[in-house]
Amino acid sequence: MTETDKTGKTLPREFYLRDAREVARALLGQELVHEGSAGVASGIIVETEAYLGVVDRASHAFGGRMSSRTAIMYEEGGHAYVYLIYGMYWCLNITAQGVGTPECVLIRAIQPVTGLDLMRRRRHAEAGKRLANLTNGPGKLCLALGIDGSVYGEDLCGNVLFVRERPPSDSAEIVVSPRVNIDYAEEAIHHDWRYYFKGNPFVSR
DNA sequence: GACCGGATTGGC
DNA sequence: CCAATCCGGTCC
Repeated sequence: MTETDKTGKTLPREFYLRDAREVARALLGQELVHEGSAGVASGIIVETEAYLGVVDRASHAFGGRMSSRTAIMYEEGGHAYVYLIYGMYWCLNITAQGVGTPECVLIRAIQPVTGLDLMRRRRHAEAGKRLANLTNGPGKLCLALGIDGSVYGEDLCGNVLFVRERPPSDSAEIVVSPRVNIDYAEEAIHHDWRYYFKGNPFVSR
């Protein structure tokens, strides 16, 4: 490893201070890590979606909506925006852009790396079950990583929840497509703001 | 204060 | 295909 090689380092603040679409793309292939009280669990990010704040009808911050839930999106990028969906699953977003620009990236799927047993226990998954089923969805990966409302607002530049830089893959091809399950979002339905690795078995659905 | 519906998942 | 399950958003 050379002095200029940042591989293995935690992604710095400036990584997140730009357009959520760029962040969503650049997060693919990086390692999401959660060091909880029960232990460490991590995985390679293989699927993301960008939410473009006030102008994006699919975003919780559309039209400048401000609440205790969306507040963290208005802070500096690189923080965890975690929310409960359907009353039972948590979703993890990483905020982007600077103060006052409420963009974020939904982490939709990861490929398990560290803490396989811990993740299986949290998901109540049998060892023989298909590994890909462990973390191939936003609700599933939060359960596996032990991410819930208590992580809301966590600084990704800290040592509890962060993203570790990995060497770029020369073979991974990125596919863009419309985002999943936003039928209510009218004109925003058709934006290709979902990103994933082509053919990767850990991508959702 | 009431009501509606969801950035999901797993079971039938 | 559809229920689970609770909270934010909206409107009264």
